[in-house]
Amino acid sequence: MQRLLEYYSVQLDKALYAKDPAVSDIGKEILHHSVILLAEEGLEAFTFKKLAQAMASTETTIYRYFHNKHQLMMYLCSWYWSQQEWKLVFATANISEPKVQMERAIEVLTSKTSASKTQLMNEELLQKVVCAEFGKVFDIHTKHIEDFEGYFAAYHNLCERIAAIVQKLDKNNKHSMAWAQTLIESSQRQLFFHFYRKKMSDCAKDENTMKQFILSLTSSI
Amino acid sequence: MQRLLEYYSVQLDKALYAKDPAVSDIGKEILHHSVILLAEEGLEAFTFKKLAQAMASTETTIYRYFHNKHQLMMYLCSWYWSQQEWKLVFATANISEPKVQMERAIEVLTSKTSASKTQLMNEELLQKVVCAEFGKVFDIHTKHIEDFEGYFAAYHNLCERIAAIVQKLDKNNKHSMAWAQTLIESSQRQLFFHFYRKKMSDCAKDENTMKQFILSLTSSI
DNA sequence: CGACTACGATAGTTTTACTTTCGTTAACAA
DNA sequence: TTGTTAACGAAAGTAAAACTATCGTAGTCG
Repeated sequence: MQRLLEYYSVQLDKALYAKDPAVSDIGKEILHHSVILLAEEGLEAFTFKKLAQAMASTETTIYRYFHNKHQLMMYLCSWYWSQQEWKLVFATANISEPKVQMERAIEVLTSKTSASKTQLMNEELLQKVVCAEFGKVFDIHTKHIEDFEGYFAAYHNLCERIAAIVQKLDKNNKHSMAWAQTLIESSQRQLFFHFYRKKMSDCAKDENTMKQFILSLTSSI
Repeated sequence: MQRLLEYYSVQLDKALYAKDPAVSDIGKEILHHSVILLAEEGLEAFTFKKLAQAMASTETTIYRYFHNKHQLMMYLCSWYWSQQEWKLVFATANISEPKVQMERAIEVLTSKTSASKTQLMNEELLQKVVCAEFGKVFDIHTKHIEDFEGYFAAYHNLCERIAAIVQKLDKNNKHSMAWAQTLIESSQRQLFFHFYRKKMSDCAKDENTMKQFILSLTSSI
């Protein structure tokens, strides 16, 4: 599985970029340095100017790949969600028991990502960035989103995978999407506390504690 | 209870303002118009300049009450959480059965606020603003927060009330705070979908559906 | 009467988030 | 070979945001 994960390719919606960053060297540089800068400074302090300096390029060049920093942020989030989806697919493949599938799914949601140097982004940092900033992208007022569907496609796909497992556990469940959203976002929130505000929660001590808590959420399904 | 709710007073932490807006006419004007403007434009497009124009005052004056718009936003959120806490306190008073207390609590969390003209803010709009923007205030990078405790006190208090009910339902529960956070934020998220993106969820149709879903979350406690 | 407070008016600063134009290089095509 | 196009960099410019600072005035309190 570890090898497989290295070779899968993430294909993201065209709404998420101006020019596909995944197919050029400079595009990859942008992604690489974005994650680092965002992890250091946060979305608000992050600017294309700083990013350009960090990668020894220019603002103009970055604008050719992303219309604005929100789009870039959303690209990174979508990358993360796509990756989570694939991890989930592999982790639940060939498992017949829905209960076990759910356990594996929750393990994916609550596990810290380890830095794999083979990928073009530091995925350990990416996870921290997403769980620190994803709350900000659910914004109805942000003008620059024209294609809302494409913008949230990756997140939506992951939701549907989890919802399908919920559905298997309880054929009559009427709110499997809401369940999926709750499991994902509750995991994200506890990861956030784990990374940045351990004191604010009572289950953010370690991965196993978080996993047990999210698992306990599902015991009524 | 309706009368009591009109007279309770919300006292917010000093970390949430530069000069207490609740005790002067202009301060109240700021709060009143902020909610309207924020509901219309969202936090990003919201500026002190626009606010000043809307209330026929000046930027300078507003800066005397709030150091920046994030502080103002947090003031409004805290106001909302305090109010939710009081609603919860009244709704669960004199009820001995923890199960019923939880039902009442969830009713508070998932109910749409109706506009009461007696208060100094349009609370119907305030609810929409909070559920659209609260995700953005959980930010570790925002510099201008010195007193994190005071900043989140109102939210934290509400969490503790709910956690206490969880604890009554299950004396051995080790993660009552995480449960409380999940119930509150999942309610908020579904309210968000209800107001702005009904299609994105399968339980955002109406208040009752949301209530039933959140209730189903708790059935394993 | 004096002091203090609250607010308004005006102006100025720095930074952000872009946009526009133009020049260079490299690749590839005819 | 020449011509065309694409990709990037350099430089400059713009509008607005997010403050900060100074000063004047009106009312209030003792």
